[in-house]
Amino acid sequence: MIDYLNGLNERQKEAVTTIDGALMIVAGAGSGKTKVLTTRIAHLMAKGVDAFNILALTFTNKAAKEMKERVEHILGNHEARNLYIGTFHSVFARILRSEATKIGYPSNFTIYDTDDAKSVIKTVINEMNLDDKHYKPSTVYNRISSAKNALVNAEEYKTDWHIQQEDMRSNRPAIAQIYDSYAKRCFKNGAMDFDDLLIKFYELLKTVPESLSKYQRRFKYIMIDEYQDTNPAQYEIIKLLGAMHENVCVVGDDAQSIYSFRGATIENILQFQKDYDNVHLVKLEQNYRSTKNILNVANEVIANNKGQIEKTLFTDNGDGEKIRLVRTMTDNDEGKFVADTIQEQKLRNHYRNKDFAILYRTNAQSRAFEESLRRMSIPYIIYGGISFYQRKEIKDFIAYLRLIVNPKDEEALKRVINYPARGIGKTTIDKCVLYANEQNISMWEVLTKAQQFGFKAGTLEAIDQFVTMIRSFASMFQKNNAYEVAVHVGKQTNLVKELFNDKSTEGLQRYENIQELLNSIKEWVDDTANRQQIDDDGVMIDEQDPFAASDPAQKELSFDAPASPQQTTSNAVTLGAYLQQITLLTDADAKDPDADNVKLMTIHAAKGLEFECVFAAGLEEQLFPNALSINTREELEEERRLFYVVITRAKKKLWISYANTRYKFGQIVQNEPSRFLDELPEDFIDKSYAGGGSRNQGSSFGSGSAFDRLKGGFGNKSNDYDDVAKAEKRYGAPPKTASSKPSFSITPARPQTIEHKPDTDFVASDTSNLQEGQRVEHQKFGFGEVVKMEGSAHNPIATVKFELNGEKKIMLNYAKLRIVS
DNA sequence: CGTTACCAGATTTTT
DNA sequence: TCTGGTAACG
Repeated sequence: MIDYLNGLNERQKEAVTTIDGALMIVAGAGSGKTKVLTTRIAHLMAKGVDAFNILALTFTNKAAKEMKERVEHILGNHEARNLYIGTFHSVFARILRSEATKIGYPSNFTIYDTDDAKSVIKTVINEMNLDDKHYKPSTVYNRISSAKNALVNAEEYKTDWHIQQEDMRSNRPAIAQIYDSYAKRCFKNGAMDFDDLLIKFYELLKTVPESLSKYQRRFKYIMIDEYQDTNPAQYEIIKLLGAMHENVCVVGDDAQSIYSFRGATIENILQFQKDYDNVHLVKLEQNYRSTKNILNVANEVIANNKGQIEKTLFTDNGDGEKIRLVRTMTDNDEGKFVADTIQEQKLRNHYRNKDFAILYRTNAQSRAFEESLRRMSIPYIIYGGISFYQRKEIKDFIAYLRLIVNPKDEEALKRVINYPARGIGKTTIDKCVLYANEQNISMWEVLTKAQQFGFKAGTLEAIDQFVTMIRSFASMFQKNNAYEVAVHVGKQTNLVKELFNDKSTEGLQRYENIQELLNSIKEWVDDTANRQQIDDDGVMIDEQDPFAASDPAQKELSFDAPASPQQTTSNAVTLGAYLQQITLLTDADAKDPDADNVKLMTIHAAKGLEFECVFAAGLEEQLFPNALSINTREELEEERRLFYVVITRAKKKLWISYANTRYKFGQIVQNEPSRFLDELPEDFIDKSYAGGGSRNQGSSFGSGSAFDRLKGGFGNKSNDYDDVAKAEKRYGAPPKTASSKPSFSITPARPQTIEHKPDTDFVASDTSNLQEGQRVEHQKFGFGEVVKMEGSAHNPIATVKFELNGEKKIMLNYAKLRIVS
């Protein structure tokens, strides 16, 4: 074992070796927080605490994984794998999987991501005959989400005078009702949204004493990272869990609290000291990350906030360079400046791509940087935006798997029932939902009993085929693993083939994505199989085997396929576990942080990370501080903390940039420089690129001199065709912009229909036996020849080559054709 | 029922 | 600029 206490400073040592009782570690930016946390866990284990008794809650899955590895490294054995480490959401989801039936949920409950949740809300709103323009699903979702994070249930929401006043004021009195219906609908679907993972777990602890004492006894030591970003629900859960042993250690920095929009509250830090006896407080104030200049600027900026926990960050690092303030004409110039500067720094100081991060307030700002980096052939990767599992094709495919696991999952069902098109359209789906509501059964059940509901024969047949297909997937799942089933699903549904046949760039991409999904499922299956072996050796922990206990809810879950319930459940459970895991995965978890590329992300996403060189971009009024967050002192202070967070991400060099104008919805808007720029202490700032002052005045980058100066040495070097081609291969072609289009537009002349006048006695023929080669007349398009027949028997499509109007696809069920010969 | 073409509305941050 | 929802048409 490594002598882990070596190399810790006195404060850090104190934090690590204080193991009993409540401990609060106030850890300034770059003060070695992660090191302290991991060492503390290792210390606990070295002192004989069983890994099974340690719970550590982190902010990201990535952080959890990293901590596990570091503990393993310190101890030099594999005990760390038994630790309970993860995000609040993933740890609770895992526990809930085994306990869900105790609060009435199926063990294989689905986790709804934000899209699913909004879609359910929208359904509910429409069913209540409310206007979804006024009750916008995303607004309502946010409102419900905040309520949940404050542990306010639908009942309390309805009766809380203050909340009702707010809703009245915004003229949305029905939100309480929507909340109620939404919660009921999720329950009926056997689904939990992100917030439910917290509040349902809380409910479990509150209402099921055995579960409470089970987990209280288990988690003898609890540690919470990023404590400043916890919300009341999380706070209460920890309070319950820690009540028996009171060995709760929280680590946080009030200056980095940036998630209040998600219900986080710094109050939790103050409350902590009230709720626990003799809270031991340790402050980590020595910064090991940044230069003196960077730290001085950060300290000065954050000092503008009032009411913080007293602390002074200091460092033994050198002064470093001054922070550079950069002003450009447009957002594109800002992009160009950053790309140029990266190129220059790489050449001059031998930096690698991965030493750079471009950080911004909103995801939309990434565009300009992408373009400029691509043009310079600098490899980059964007964090955030839509994650892999949010892509449409992936979600559609996964919906099949979701449906196999949990047939009550209405969102999944609606996604796949007519994808790919199989003749079950909107009208039919609406009817199904209606019947389901009337009879208070699931939509899936309506489908299985479709004969009872009087659908048209054709529709009935389509439904029947669909039901049979899904059932066959489910029964196949008893003998085969998730990967085999997934491949089978892809084949049976024709999804893979369809994408394969789509030869457009996007189609190709989608096809590759599906392949990647299948690979990841395979990887996961293999991985799980391995773990199973370990588990069989007796290391298995009970949460991973929820079906050891008998389970009454299981029956309604399973399909009426026969045989081996053991197999079914355990397979379904593992697939359920996989599905849960991927909905909780963020973009960042999937990407390799060590890859040699420039990182682009929002400041929120950069929390906890550090880089040699940082570009803090878009320091403009309206944008940063954001226009939506300047209405109260609290909001503004949070924006300032965000600014503090960006600054403190940098180890060696920091650029702060802003543009005079930038594109918004394709329109140019002008912004003033950010008010935060006025708070930068002159002494540590190099303003030579900012035109002399921080406010709009003098010359600036992009308008002339500074840009030219900079360009002189190293400008267009790598811009030759090959590199661009290479880059495009790697990153895809650059998005089309106004500038890349020819200035004259070649709008293809819209193929105009040449009028054809049919005879007054034009009679449509029976086209059910139409053959290729036959000559036909169309009312509008005139005479032509059938060149191709396709489509299904239900929906035959003829391609007709018209003499006057070229090839048209004619749907025989609707269009009228006269057979000439 | 399915496809397409057009128009409106959206951008704060995320598990 | 991009996306999703809808209307109109085949």
